[in-house]
Amino acid sequence: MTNFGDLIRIAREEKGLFLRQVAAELDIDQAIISKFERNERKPTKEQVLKFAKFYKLSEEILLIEWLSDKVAYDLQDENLADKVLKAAEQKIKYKKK
Amino acid sequence: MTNFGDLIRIAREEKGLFLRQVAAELDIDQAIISKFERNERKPTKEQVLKFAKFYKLSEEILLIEWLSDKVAYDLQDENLADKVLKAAEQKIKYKKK
DNA sequence: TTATATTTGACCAGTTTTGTCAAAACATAT
DNA sequence: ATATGTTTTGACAAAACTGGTCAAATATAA
Repeated sequence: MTNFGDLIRIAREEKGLFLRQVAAELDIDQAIISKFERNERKPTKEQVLKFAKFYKLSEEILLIEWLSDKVAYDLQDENLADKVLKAAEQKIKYKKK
Repeated sequence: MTNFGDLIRIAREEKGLFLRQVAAELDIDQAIISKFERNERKPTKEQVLKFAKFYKLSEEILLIEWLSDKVAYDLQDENLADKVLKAAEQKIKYKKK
């Protein structure tokens, strides 16, 4: 199962870059990026878009990973997760109209 | 579309209780309960369970409303909501095993 | 060892959330 | 209009959570 951290770590390694370099480019502390890569901290939406641009990854894919990590995290202790997701889906559909 | 606030407002009205009375029973400020009923504030999980017990409502139903309100709120501005929910579902399934 | 890269943890600042309270608004009756 | 009772609103403070900074600790390799 993929997650946000894996995606940006793999992208960095494929480009052979050090955290220090990415940190300088994106103006984000390297300790924080290290934590993003290990899913220890969640980036802001703005940071997600920075990574997408810098690594030339799909914004959509990265945003989906990021948001679904968040939702899964919120529901991790809930055995009701399935029902919650179905209910949330209905609510979102309803709001759209 | 139901939501948490509606459920507890209806339950209270069916029992013919005033906010003041529920507030005293549950030890929650009546202004806050008023805001819960109008979905202006989100209760804590502990408070959700208090309401379920007091109004004799299903804990499961109330928790599902509460959590799905939260998820829907987090995704409200995202046109990726459908894909995010599907991805989150996979992640939760994966974690279970 | 030294040098380089990553991870960890303590700390701070800013934001968000939660609770408290009193006043304002609303309703209903006299 | 006044009086009484209920709900809503908004200002404020306390508590909890987030995000950033930095240096020390750890790991890896030469």
